[in-house]
Amino acid sequence: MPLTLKDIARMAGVAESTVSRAINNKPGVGEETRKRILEIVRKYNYQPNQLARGLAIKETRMLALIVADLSSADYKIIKSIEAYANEQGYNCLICNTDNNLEKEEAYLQLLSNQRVDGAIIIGGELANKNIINTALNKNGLMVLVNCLAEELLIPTILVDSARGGYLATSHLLQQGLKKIAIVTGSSKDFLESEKLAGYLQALADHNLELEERYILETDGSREGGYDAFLQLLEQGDLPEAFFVTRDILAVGLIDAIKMGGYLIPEDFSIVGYGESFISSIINPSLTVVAEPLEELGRYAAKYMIDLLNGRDPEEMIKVLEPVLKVGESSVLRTG
Amino acid sequence: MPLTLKDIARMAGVAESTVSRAINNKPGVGEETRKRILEIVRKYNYQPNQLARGLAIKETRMLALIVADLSSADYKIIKSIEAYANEQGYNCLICNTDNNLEKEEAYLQLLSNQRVDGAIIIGGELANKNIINTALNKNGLMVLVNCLAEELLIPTILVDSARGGYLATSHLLQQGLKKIAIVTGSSKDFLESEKLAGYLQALADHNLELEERYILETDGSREGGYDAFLQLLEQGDLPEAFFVTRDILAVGLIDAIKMGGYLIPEDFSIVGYGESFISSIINPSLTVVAEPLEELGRYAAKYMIDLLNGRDPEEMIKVLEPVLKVGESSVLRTG
DNA sequence: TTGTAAGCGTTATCAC
DNA sequence: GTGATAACGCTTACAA
Repeated sequence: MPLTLKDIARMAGVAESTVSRAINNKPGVGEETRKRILEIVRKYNYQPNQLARGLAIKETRMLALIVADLSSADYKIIKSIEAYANEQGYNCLICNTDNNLEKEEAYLQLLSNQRVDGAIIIGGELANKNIINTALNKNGLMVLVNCLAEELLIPTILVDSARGGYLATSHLLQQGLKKIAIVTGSSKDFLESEKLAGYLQALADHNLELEERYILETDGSREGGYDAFLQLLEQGDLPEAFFVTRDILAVGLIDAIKMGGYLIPEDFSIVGYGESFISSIINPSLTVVAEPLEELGRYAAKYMIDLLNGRDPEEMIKVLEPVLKVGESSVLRTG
Repeated sequence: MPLTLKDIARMAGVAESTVSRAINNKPGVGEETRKRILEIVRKYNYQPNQLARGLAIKETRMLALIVADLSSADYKIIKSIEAYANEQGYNCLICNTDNNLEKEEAYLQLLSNQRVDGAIIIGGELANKNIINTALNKNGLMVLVNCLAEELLIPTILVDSARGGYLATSHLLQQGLKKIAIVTGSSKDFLESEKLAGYLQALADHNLELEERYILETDGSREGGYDAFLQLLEQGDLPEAFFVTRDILAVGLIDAIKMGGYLIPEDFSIVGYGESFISSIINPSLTVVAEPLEELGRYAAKYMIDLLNGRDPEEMIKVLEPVLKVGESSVLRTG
């Protein structure tokens, strides 16, 4: 079994407390003694038992990253959080809930269990408020990313999805296009409804009437995107452009468009959402609303560390701005 | 601060040990007392401190999943491992090394630190053997998935990549194609070289000569795939089919092929590797060698739990068989 | 069946 | 500057 503090102390001929002070760079150890101790520590590659340490100082230096769907593009956020957290001496436990509230609940217990010092919840629908509340009441610290808990006072980092919807739609309008359809995921999803709101606002600002039939709510899947186009085909009244609020939806929609023998952007201009690997693969390259994922993660980690250090985050709700990245799917080649 | 065992004991009017026995379903507690205790536990939603528990019983019930690249398709393996592990009462710490040996090293320290009971290493090149060794010597348990540590005796789960290469190539040969190129990643990667070996074996079994110019080693990137095709174009001697050993490579290759105005599968048949989301998006749908990722994960988790329980895994090296999934990219539509 | 007490490997509060 | 010693919250012999 591994060496303990006691072993090191015996070898160095000092008390455990002295060793503890030495390895934690605390004052109150003679230069000589410190050197001697550290030498032994190095020689035997002693590693303090973090469980015992955690028990004594009441912290685990572990963060839970609770993410709704590991397979989504959220890993960019995760990477960014991890980088900052590691820098500050924290490790991240990535918890995949599979959009399953029970699993989320189970993971939040880690917080109550004190197995992690804090939890960052990324995307997805939020678990039962009661559970969150009990976790919080036990001094569990929480930060939200791209999701909202109404009523509860939890630091939150969001990308302004309404702004994203506005940018996407305005861009299409600026191309002189007027008949713009929107293909969204579930309107129950807060972020999706925000994107729709942005779309509507852009139309309104351009004095265009809302055409109900151009608002296509789907289940957010690839098939959903495919079917959306078919539905329009049946109705017989095709738009000139599409704003698609999810990359997977875009894949399906574009499949359907190509299947119908139409060209992009000649027949339909398209703007997607999220600068994912998927959208980069699509041909022609997709114009997208890009979210500052790296920044999102950095803020989330920063806010969490602030909380852990007893500081208040600079804002309770931090809203970041998305940016339009123009690709080939929305702009007609001139000449 | 949260309730402790002591609090519960006081409330129930019994000793701490009794409470401990009660909540751990251990024998030696009267039916009455047990009920009374559990009632209180439920009422106050008491959660045992896992740090203290871990310290006492010397286990953390945490597994580290060390993965070379979070953004790859490995999350299917991860999900599968997680599912099995959770079932057995373990949580998984997902550690993303970004193909960075230093980070891998840092994460392996978690093992020596006893912050996790075991580590499952998924893909990627393996860290310095010394580090692995010290981790192992400290009773750190390890299981390898889709990577190899020569010399060291570590339980390993592999997919037979040579078999995969063989399946892919044979499939193309069976279509009557003879000039088959292979586009691979780095030959330093064990799995990549295995795929190449399978390709060569298939050619040999069909009495075809090896054409050096049809073996294209790349850096495994999208651009690598793109450039591979350009290189062949320059040489002027185009093959009839491609076996591409990575999905990202396939994306680039197909881009280049389409850019050249060629059709798939009319001009070139293509077989890819790995049933990823990417390959499902590619148009036409890609014929691929599919790996049993779910099974891979289940075995990995099972082997790890076996180790944790002091049992020997059923085999030191478990080799799983890949399967060919035929799509549209390799078969000419007849009629 | 239940309680007592020692121990897990640290840190922290005191004395000295 | 250094060393006992009591926490931290739990498990587990061993006693009763």
